[in-house]
Amino acid sequence: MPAVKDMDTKVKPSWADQMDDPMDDGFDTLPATTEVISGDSKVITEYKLNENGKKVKVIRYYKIEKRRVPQSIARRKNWKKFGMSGEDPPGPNPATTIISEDIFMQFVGNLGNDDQNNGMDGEDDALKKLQSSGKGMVQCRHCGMDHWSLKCPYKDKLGSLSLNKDTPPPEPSGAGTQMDEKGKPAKYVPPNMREGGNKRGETMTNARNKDEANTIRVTNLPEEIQDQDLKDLFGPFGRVTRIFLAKDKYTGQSKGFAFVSYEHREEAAKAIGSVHGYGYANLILNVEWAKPSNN
DNA sequence: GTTGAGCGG
Repeated sequence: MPAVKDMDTKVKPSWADQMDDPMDDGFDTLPATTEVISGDSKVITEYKLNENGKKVKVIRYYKIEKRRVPQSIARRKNWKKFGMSGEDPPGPNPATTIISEDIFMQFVGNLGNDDQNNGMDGEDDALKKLQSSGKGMVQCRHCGMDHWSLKCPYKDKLGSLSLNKDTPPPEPSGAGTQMDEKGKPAKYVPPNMREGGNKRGETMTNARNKDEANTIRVTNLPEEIQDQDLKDLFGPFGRVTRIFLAKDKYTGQSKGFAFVSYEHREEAAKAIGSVHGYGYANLILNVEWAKPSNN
């Protein structure tokens, strides 16, 4: 059909047209699309072939719509940039920033918070609480201080746990109130604190503290040494209650030091006196009192 | 020169 043929000739680009095209670099590829964001506007520059087969540059300007965003999120705009983006101007830098779709996280187990907001608006409050507490993340359930409940120095002195936040934590010094004398149902009292109960709980913790006190550290051990070798080496000085040979958790490679605990401190002292400086497998052993491991 | 693993919250 003549009409179609006519159209065809019209649409086909001529050689001359292509040669004259100032944007033609002689290759088939078009320059990449760029996207520049500055302030609240975005400029997208795109190169493509138009219906005449000519390369055209398309520049599109967008005004970035200001969306209503929670205040706590909006405030992040003022956060100081850091790392590779430390010197970047405001706005995302495509070299270091990937803009993806929204990712929603579900927070489980945060007590006392309504789960309606996904922790979004409350996060500043939580952060503030953390900072203003001025303490570490742990709080003792016995005395409210800055250590784990298990490590509480008063845990044997104090009676039941005071989980009630309204009652202030008992005074560490004057903490003799194990029994409540009033008529109301008595609070739970641990067995070791009950009248007439044996003090097994107490002796347990005493044993723990003693263990720390009666522990020696052995360094400069040959890497091949085994638990059994240590037992043989330190057994003669008294009853050994624990041997810890430090090894790499994953490779099992010995780290060359160990801890040995004795039932009695004198035994540990004897071991130090006897084994310190002792030659063992062409190494001179170092034996000293161990420092408590945590804090 | 070298000071530990584990439990929780």
